This record gives sequence, C-alpha cells and structure tokens, in this order.
Amino acid sequence: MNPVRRGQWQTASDVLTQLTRQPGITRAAVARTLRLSTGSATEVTARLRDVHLVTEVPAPSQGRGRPTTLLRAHPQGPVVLALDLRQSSWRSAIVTLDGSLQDPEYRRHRSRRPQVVLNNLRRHVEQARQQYGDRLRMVSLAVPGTIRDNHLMQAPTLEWAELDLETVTEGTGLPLLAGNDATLSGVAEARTGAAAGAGTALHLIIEVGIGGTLLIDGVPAQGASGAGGEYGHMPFGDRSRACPCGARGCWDLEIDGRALARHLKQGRPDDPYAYTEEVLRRTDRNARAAVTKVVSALGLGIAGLVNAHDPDVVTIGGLAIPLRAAAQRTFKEAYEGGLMTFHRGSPPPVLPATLPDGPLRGAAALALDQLTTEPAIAAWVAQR
Amino acid sequence: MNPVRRGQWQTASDVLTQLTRQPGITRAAVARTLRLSTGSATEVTARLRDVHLVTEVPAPSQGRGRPTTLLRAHPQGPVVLALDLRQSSWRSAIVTLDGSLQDPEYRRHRSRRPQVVLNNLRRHVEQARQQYGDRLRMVSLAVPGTIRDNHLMQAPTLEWAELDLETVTEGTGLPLLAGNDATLSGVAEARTGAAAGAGTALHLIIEVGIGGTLLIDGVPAQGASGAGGEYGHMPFGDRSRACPCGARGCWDLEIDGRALARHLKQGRPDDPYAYTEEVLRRTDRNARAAVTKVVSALGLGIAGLVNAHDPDVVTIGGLAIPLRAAAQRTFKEAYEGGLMTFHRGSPPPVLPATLPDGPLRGAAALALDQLTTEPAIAAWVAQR
DNA sequence: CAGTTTATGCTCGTGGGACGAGTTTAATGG
DNA sequence: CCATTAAACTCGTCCCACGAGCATAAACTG
Repeated sequence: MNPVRRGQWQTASDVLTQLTRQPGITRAAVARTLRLSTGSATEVTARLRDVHLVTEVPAPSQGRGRPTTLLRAHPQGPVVLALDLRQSSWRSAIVTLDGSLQDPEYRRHRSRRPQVVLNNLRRHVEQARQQYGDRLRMVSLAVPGTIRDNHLMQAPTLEWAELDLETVTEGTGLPLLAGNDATLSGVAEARTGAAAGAGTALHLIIEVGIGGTLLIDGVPAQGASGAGGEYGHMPFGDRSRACPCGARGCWDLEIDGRALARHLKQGRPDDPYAYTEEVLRRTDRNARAAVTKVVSALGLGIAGLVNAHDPDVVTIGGLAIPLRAAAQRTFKEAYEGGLMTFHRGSPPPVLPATLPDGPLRGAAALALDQLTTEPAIAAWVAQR
Repeated sequence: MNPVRRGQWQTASDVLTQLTRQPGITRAAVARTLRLSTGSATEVTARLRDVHLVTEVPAPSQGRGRPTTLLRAHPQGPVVLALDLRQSSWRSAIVTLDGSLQDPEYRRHRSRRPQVVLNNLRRHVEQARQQYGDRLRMVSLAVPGTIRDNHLMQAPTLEWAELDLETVTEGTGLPLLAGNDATLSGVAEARTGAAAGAGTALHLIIEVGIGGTLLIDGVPAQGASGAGGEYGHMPFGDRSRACPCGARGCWDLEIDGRALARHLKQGRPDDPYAYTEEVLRRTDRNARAAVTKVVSALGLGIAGLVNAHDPDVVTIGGLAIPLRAAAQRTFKEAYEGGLMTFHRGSPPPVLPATLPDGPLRGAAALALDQLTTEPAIAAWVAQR
C-alpha cells in the first residue's frame, strides 16, 4: 500500500495492457501503437523480462527487415483463475497476461446445493493455489445472478438465496472479483468479440429473463455495488404483471419462455430456456404468433435502450439470437420503429455475440485489467 | 500532434485536475490527496507558475503550523468560453482553471431564429477571442436538444430543425464542445452538486419531456455520437401514443405538462413548462389527480432506471422537484414499488439538484477536463 | 513575550525512465 | 554477395519524482 512512485511502471503497464487486449501482438506493433521510441521499447521489454512478466519468441518474418518478436506471458509470470458458474456446471481456466486460457476444466454439478457447489469451487481455488503458489494473484468468478459487492443477491436460474461468494477464496487471501455472467460476456464481446473497437456498446443476453450491460471503452457500467445491467427489470411491459424481482411490468416477463408460455396459454414452464427452444422448433401458427410477440417486445426494448444510450453497436446473445432469427422482419420493424427518428438513418447494428465462453473470458479480462495496473505490477516486482 | 513525452506533465495534470474539481483547494491539500512529497509539490507548483498555469495566494491560517497557499488560476492562464443556450435567452462565462466563472453575461434572444441566435453566439465568441487572444482555448456549449457530433438533431423547446453548431466557432479555429443541457447539468451535479462523490450517479431533469444522463465518476455516458441520455424516449408509457421523436409510448409523454393536459382533458399546451407550474398551483381535485398520475409515472420510471444502473444517488432537476414535492407519498410508493426487492433495503436517495447554473458549469467542467490533460498542457507550454 | 510545537515550504542530491541519434542485426531480393 | 529494409541495441541527455534535512510562519504555552 506504499504510494507507488509516480510513473514508475507507467509504460510497462501500457505494454501489458496492450498484450492482454491483443494476444499475440508483436513487440514492434506495441511500440508503434504506444508511439514508443525503439530505445524505450528495448528498455521496457528488458525490464519486463527481468521481472518475469513477459518472454519473447521469434515472430514469423513478414517481408524484408529484421524480424520482430511475439510478446508472450512469462512461464513464471502472474496468473488469474477464472471461474464460470452455470446452472448445471462450472468451468475454469488459468489465464496468463497474454490472455490465453490454460488448464481448462469443465465439471457438472453433482449436487446443486449452494454450499456443495461453493465448496467445490473453493477446493479448486486451493488446488490452483497449490499448483501456482504466489503466481496466482486473483480469482475472477462469473455467476448467473445479481451480484452486489461479491454477494449473490438473487439467482433465478440457480434458485439460490442470498449468499456470500467470498467463501470461495476464504483462507487463501486471494482477492475475489465476482460478476454477473451477462455483464462479463459483454466485456468479452466488447474487447475481442462482435463489439470490438466500439466506444459504447450495449450487450443483451436472454436465458431466463434478460441481462446485459452497457460498456464504455470495454468497461462495464457496473453501478454502485456491481448490480448494474439489470435491463430486464425496466418497466417496458404490462404493469399489471408482477415480477419475481418485486417490481411490476418488467421487460423480463415479455421476452423469454415465460412470455411464450403465457401467449400460448400454458402455465409457467419448469425450464423456460428449454421451453423456448421447443417453441422455436414448432411451426404452427400459434407458436409463430407467440414468437412474433416476444420478438416484437425484444426489438422495442432494444430500441428504447438505444435511444437512451446511443451505442455504436448492440450485441445479443443466448436465446435472443434464435428468437430474432425466427422473426427477422418483426424484429426489424419493432427495433427501427422504436428508435428516435434521427437514429433511423443508420441505426446501430444488432449483432449476434460471437464468443461461446464469454463469461469466462470476460472474467479473465477484468481480472487482467487489475493485474496490469501500475500498483499491481509494482507489488509483483516488490514481492519477488 | 507530436507525441508527448510520456509522464512529462503527469503530475502537473493531476494537480490541475484537482484544482478544477475542488476550486479554492490549498496547495497542501493537493499534495495530501495526490500523495505528493513536499519536494514534488514545491517543484510542480513552481513549474506550473513558470508556465502561467497557476498562481498562489496566502491561505487563511488554520491552526498551528506554517500557513499554506490557495492555488488559483494564473491571470495570464488559459480560459474556456462556456455558453448556455436556452429557449428564450443565453448565458456565457469565461472559465479559468480553478473553475471560477468570470465575465458572466445574460442576454435574451431578440429573435429566436436559429441563424440569428447562432450569429450572436459567434460574435460573442469572436469578441472573447479578441479579448483573450491565445488564452482562449476552447468553446463549450450547452443546448436544450439532442446533440450528435456537434450537430443539433432535434430541439423541441427551441423548435429548431437539424443544425450544425460548429458555425459558432467557425473561422476562429477554436475547438467546440457541444452538449445536451441536461447531460451537462448532470455533470455539474456529479462534480460539485448533490451527487458529488458518487461513483455512479443518475441525473434526470424535466422541462418539456425528460432528459438526463448516467454519470460514472463524474463522466457522462454520452454514447457513440453524444446523443446518450435520452431517457425520455424509453417505452415506459402507453404504446398507443406516438411521440414527436418518432417512437411510441415514450416516458416523455407521461411526465410533463403534456401529460397533465391530457389527464385534465385539455389540448396540448403551448408552453408545457408554464402549464405544469399552473397546474401545480391549483388545489382542486382534478389537478391533484393529474399530478398524482404524473408523479407516479416519474417514480416508476426512475425505479426502472435504478434497477438498470444501480446508481449511488439519483438527482432530479427542473419540474421534477416541485412535481415530487406535490405528491411525495405517491412518489415514494411508485419509486420503491418499482425497485427490485434487494434495492429496497436502502434505495438510492433521489435528491433535488442544487446548481441553478448547472448546464453552464457542466459545460465548463467538460472543457476543463480537456484542458487539464497532459497533451493540452504540453501544447500550452509549447505555444508560449 | 520568548520558547515550543506544528504544519508547511524549500534545497539539493539521487535515481529511474523516456527519448533520440547513431549503430548493429537479421531478414528479403536481385 | 551486396543493397535494401525493418527492427533492435547502445548510450548520452534530460526531466521529473522522491526523500532527507533544513528553513519558515503561524499558534500555543507558561
């Protein structure tokens, strides 16, 4: 916690940030984008090598001139454990400074009880701690629910009550970074996916209900306590309908399997996700009409959010992709009809998300953001 | 455009940023908050003095110890011209690096024709240019309408069509920063007003329709082209109603004088702002009922936005203040009823905005942000 | 009122990092 | 094999942040 000498690792931090954002970037390319003189590039890479933060491997030569090198994470460098908790399974990977995922693991839950699942995760953290020692700097966890200061507030798909997630790292002294899965998949899309390069991006994903996030320069607007992005609980819907969240008229209730079931005059489905897929496979008129209504609500809501946030691009994930595909014209009409006139000339494109392991990659990205700050580098150097 | 030497004016930039954010701050306080050693503080202030960026005046002593000095903008230092265009008048002020407003001007429009008004503004810019010469670095303009890349897209209160605002600085070579008035008043509130210190703040202001902005660490989420914050055009309302913006069911139509008139079965009022004030003065049952409906729509919408953004605090301005005051219980019920359950324990406070000249101050603040960046300081120094 | 206490400002030596000019290196191409 | 090209390395220089020690200007104290 000593005050870091101002500017001490400034350029080093910039270089590492480049590395995490563009894995496999060459040393010469880094120097160009950061406008570093060749002397500075030599010096900063040497320093980063000395403290085990990067290594260099020869890059395939590209035409004339002395070949440059690829920057890679150092084999003894810091790592992050990224975890992605899902309804019936969890994933993990070790992430290095060049953004590559190693030791990927995939496990199905044997029991879905919170304590059992969290204990499994904790054991996994401890194991990584054993294996990587002080190289392991942080644990980043994606959860399908509302997160507030590392507490899970509500998780409709998991059906868990409020829960402190820090038990996952308890005893290890490792910092935990818990985040909503939709938010984190948005981070991944904004950094390396369909919204790469966008200054302002809006990401929305339908599974049960709708989640998402607003991203500004790749940074999610997480709000005061990390619960930002609950777009499903804006009152775009029918005010007479109560939402399990406690409010009324939530958008959530208009765009997923529960809405389809209602339109088809059926009870609440046990698994709204699977139910939606089922309805999407049907070709009868009733099913089509129900899908049309849902897609219309989706398009209108997105338009409202575009009016409010003026994003460069919107990315959609989960069931939103097949839903839109099933009623493209309806979507286009609802979306463009809901936009303010001046947006209609060139409305922000609504692109399908491209990264299947978005939450894991997003969790990794936010953790790497921490690791590449000046103070974190200084701490790493001081410890060695 | 030359690459600035990395770290060259880093600390100087930090000091100036402190100064703009806390006008009247002392040199010792700056050193403490930035964790500068006294040696560095001496050095950096000396340098800033040398290049005519700050001066020091003796501070009133506060107890024991050698008295410190107040940092002030240098009398030969850079300035910004802040302009606030309103429906029937405009204001201006010259803003210095310590955030103080000088030479305030207030003029009523003689004609409200766009070309006449813009010409007046341009003459004012030219005059300031004459008076301040190279000291004048930038013009910042607040406008009551939707802004996109320094173009005015729509302005319901002014009743102007699309318009290029850069004519205001044309010929002077001065950079222009045009922004929505509601956005800019939000900036002012988040920096020095009711939302000071909030990490995430939501600002909403009702005049005709509702405008606002989401602020993260005092920076407004302005979107891809600067049109962010049009919360009035989210579909919180009755989808059967068309909005002049081109969409349907806009919140805008539920919370201002137009809504009151509709509830009172009257035609669209010529001046919805004045009409609202009129209805607020009435004490009859019909008027009260109309106000109640509007306040309810306001509270519900704010709740939805709180669900989505999880702000630390919400600030409301314009007619939202007397409207809420006229039906406090209704507001509270609608607001809290619209929140997700977990927010209800300690819902974000909804505070009245405190700065009457918010747009002007916000415009000033954003311009000063530019002026206190390292490249801008380097450019200033290079020019002298 | 003189000495003490306290917070702050100033001086100066030290060290690190960024830069740029000049040089070297490792590839391609004729 | 030599010219060309892009990149890396070397080294002197400059600038800035820092900290230790000293100086200064107020309030407190007896």
